[in-house]
Amino acid sequence: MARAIVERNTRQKRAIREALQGAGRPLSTEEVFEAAQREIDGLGIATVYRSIRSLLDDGWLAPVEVPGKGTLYELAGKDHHHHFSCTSCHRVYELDGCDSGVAVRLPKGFQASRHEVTLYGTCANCVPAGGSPKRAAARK
Amino acid sequence: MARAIVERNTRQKRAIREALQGAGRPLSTEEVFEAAQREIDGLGIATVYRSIRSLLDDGWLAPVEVPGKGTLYELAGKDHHHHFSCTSCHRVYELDGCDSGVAVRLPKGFQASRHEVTLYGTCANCVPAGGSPKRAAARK
DNA sequence: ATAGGTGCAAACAGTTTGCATGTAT
DNA sequence: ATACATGCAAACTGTTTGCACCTAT
Repeated sequence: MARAIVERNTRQKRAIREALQGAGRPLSTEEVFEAAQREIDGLGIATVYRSIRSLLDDGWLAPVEVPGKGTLYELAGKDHHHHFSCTSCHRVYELDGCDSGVAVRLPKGFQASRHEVTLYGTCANCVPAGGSPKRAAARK
Repeated sequence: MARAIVERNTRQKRAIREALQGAGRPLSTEEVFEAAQREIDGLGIATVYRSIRSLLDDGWLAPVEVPGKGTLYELAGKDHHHHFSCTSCHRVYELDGCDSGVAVRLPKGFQASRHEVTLYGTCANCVPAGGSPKRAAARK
């Protein structure tokens, strides 16, 4: 009888999981790499790609497709929610709640099964108290 | 006095414009290339990338970011609308109308300036009269 | 005639894969 | 001890750029 394939608990995968958990917002592969690299010296980008993939397969991570930013990743199992993409600091935040209505007329014969909503604007860090955006670290 | 830079009306750019106009839905660079190539023999992909970029600069084209499909392009100047991505044939359609409400609570200090809504499901071609999707040409 | 446009190939950037080595189990 | 995981480099894919030639003006 074949032994079950066991996923190993390695330093690098642990660091990658912690980066995602600690962020509180969806991260790009690049951001995960940078965060995990601070913990693990010599970490390779390929390991990040592979780990993210396996975490997705495990159902521990969920992909978030944000228009214009490629695929980001957040912890799986959250309630239905959408995202906010700050056009100033380029961070993506989670928003909770959603008027599950999304009143868009569908042409006859079309059936929608899910929807994706992304808001764009400036986040609280970038637009302090009514002023114009403070020149926030324009990360990359 | 410097002479104004004039954009030339070449066969290839004309074919590219016609592909976009005739489609009636947003196209990917690849789709534009395929369509235009049917008209212009020997058309190079670089020309498509360059032409799309110049049409964007001219304000003749607008980019459409559809999560999971990269950037598509549609004619500019349309009314506010959103998109439908068919998970069966992978085509993207325009939907008209939008409940400009989009009732998502924003955290304090966040300011939204625009939003993007994408619906996913099966289009009329792929789900005929209440049945299960007819195995539509699963284009790539 | 001239300057912008085109095709081709090389250059790039992001992601994946093969392989020898490392390391949880 | 064994088999999965890692790091590195090569391979790929999608997009951009340099350059000699072409062509709308």
